[in-house]
Amino acid sequence: MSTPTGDEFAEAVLDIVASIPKGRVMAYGDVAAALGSRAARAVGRVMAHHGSTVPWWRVVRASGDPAVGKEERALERLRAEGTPLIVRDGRARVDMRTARHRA
DNA sequence: AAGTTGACTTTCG
DNA sequence: TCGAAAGCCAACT
Repeated sequence: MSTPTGDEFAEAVLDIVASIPKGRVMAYGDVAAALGSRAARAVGRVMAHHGSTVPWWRVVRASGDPAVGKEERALERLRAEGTPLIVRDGRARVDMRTARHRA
């Protein structure tokens, strides 16, 4: 097959994000690692364009904080999903100790 | 073709 | 705990 449209990377990212079980989350770097790459930023870019087609709220930063500009929406979704959250310094974030999903 | 940007990560101070 | 800098990959200009 020789028609790499370039969406190959995006498709892979979306596939992995869609495979994240409910109540769990993955960091951008973890998704990239699952692809065999370190393109955490590229993953974020894909999510910004196609994120609406996948449970984007299950993808958070390595620090446990949700994506920038969508923190409120993400936390609301995560809490509704039963994702283990933790409050630190008055800031709610995902408890990566237990919520981090392994591909 | 080269430089900039981005829903990132990690290390140092 | 916070801030800044370097490293990383893909897309856009």
